[in-house]
Amino acid sequence: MPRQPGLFPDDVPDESPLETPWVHDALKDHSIATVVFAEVPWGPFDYLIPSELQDSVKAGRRVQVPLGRGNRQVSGYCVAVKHTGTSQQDTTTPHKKERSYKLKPITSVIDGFTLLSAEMLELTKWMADYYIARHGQVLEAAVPAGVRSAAGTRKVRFFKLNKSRLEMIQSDELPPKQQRIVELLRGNDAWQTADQICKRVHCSQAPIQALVKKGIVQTEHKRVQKTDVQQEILPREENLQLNPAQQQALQTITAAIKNDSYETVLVHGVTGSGKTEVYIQAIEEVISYGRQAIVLVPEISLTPQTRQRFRSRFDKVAVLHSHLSDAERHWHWQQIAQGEVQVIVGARSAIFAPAPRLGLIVLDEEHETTFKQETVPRYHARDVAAKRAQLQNIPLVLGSATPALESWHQAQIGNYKLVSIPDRVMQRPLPRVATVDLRHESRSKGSYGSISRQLQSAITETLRDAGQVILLLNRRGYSTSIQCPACGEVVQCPQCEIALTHHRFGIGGQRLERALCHYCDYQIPAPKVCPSCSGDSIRFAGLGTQKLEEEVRAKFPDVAVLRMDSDTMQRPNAHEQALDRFRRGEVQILVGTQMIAKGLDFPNVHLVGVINADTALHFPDFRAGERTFQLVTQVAGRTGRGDQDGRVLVQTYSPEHLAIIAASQHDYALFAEQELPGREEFGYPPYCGMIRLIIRGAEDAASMQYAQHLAQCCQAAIDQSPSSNIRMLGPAPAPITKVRDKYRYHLLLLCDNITAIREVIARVYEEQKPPNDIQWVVDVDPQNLL
DNA sequence: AGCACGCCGACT
DNA sequence: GTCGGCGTGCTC
Repeated sequence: MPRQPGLFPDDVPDESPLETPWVHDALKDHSIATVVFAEVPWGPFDYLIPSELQDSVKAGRRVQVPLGRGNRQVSGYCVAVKHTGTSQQDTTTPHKKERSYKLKPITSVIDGFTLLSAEMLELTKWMADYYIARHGQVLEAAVPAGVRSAAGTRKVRFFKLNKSRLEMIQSDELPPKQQRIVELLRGNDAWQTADQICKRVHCSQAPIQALVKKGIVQTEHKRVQKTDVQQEILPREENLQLNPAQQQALQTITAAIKNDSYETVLVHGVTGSGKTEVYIQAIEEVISYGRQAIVLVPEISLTPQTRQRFRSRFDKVAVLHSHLSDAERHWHWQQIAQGEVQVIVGARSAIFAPAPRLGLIVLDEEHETTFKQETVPRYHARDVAAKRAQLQNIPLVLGSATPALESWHQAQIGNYKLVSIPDRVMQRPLPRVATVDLRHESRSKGSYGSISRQLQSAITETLRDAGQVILLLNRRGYSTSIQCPACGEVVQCPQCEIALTHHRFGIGGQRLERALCHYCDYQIPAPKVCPSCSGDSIRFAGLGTQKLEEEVRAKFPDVAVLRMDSDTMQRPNAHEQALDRFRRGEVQILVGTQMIAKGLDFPNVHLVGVINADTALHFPDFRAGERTFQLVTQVAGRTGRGDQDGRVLVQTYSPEHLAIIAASQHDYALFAEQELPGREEFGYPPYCGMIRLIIRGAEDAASMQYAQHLAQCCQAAIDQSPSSNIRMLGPAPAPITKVRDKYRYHLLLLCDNITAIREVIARVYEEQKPPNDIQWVVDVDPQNLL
């Protein structure tokens, strides 16, 4: 759609001389701004608002302020403005009537528009408290860098006639060029650029400058878009007919929308049950009231298909995916803030979209762990979404075929409303799932490699019927470990102390064998002899997707095979191209890691093979079973999406494990019923809140000592806490003991009263500054204990 | 993070 | 007596 160059308001004064500050009579006819920073003196600090900035300083904008003895200029976020005339604030803090220091004045305002609404300020403040982070850190995560730097725009000077000044002057006495400029501007009251004026009058910038100097022409700086962002338009597609279960789900959501109050609806719909269509029709309802919707999806689902699906159903959609440039991100953000966008589709951070009249939040595949941010602030988009929905009195829709047990539990105790879509669209059956017991398989004769005879014949049959096959192996690389049988040495990463994975690169003749670390960027040529004892019988054991691909090619030589993992999907469009080839049927067998397990919808996939369902089953993480259940259920859902039935073969060493049994019966309720009592018994989430402290340091002994010290501090704080049923586990070495040359220790705190733990940790966090080469971070509601 | 203050030792 | 080491603490 053709768009005019965006004009962003910008009232930044060019210079604001720092006139003898902090000698103002504090609090006399000046308003006060509370400012927080994104780096170390975090604030909040109070500043005076000089009268000339009275109108432009607003909560939610950034300001430039003097800080410290040297008054170095620092930018910070203004989070509140107190007007001293109407001092409601003083009634809440009656004792603080006099300060021991004088306030400094704000130097200038950075933003010409408000970055964060009052609601977003409240939301980010809540996050800071809940996740034990600084408000400034949260704000920095909530406002994209491209918005902060105003990427894709530049400042342009605009000119306009100053009529009152002109009247005081004999305009016919002006030099000819200047006269003509005055003529031009007299006929057009809009702001004009120097370029426009010069072209029309055939002059240089000099006469304009002369007029500015005389005060006849006024100037103003505005930000303009450097280049237009082109949005492709797609043909509109019509609504699909909903089946009764989908209708029921839609009605529950629309009822919540009409209620005008916060409510969370958990849509439990099996794979292929048409949840997205339900969301889309609910969003249409919201849009019909002139409001906006945010749709959060895992990054992996933000494929071109998802983008197209939403773009073909709504007029104004902003799809925030990871390949956007800063400038594009900024442009979308402005469009959203101006209410020009109806639907925002994006990953985790799209929860901060500045939609002015938000009416609905949808979080699809709500069980996905990618909704948890793994850097400070370590927020979970699901919980932030719930808080935002609550603050704005709007419904939140969570959707999944395999809800997180946390969400399921919330539904069970009545905090969320549960709707189920138990069947697939068009009455398609769920695929038949059979398990292959690898314990018997490996001993039976005639089988070799990682593909069992059952799976091999299933593949052969599927290919004969012109169907396509997906093979899941959640491990990339060639071999997963490199070991010397003579001395037992396993080749490890020197920085991370985990086994290096053997990778083979290159096509055809040129073969490159490397050993790489999956946690950091360490890599070496694959060793030919043992680095420890120089033995020459070094073994590459364990199976990765590269080796699997090779095996598949060897067993099915005439079949097109494609591997999708993060090694082959490096190039920007690789993902899209690979899926296109598979869709067009150029590829019969798709081999890959979990990136092929989710969201793909290809009707011709008749068979899914899980090469080893146990890869994550025995991780030292209380959610290992849940993860395995989710992965197997999700990948099983990739088949049977067309006219023909699908089938799934799950190879496992643990066919009797609950996660495998429940997944092969498509029985979420069974899994939840069996898994939850164990969680309750051991006092794990969802029955307890959990906070994890991660201690990292370059020196093992010092890190361990500091971890112990922190544990003592926590224990002391627990002892003083009124709610003292807080349990502490550790300190212990983290399951991944070393990453990037840093040793890792962790400490778990559990309590049925999450607020109690938070208060304890918040106190320790305030008081315990780590020594120089040790860091520690707080992870509230950790999703990953490795 | 900066930057000053401050409390000890070596110097014109 | 002063110059300067960097340990400690504060920044509205």
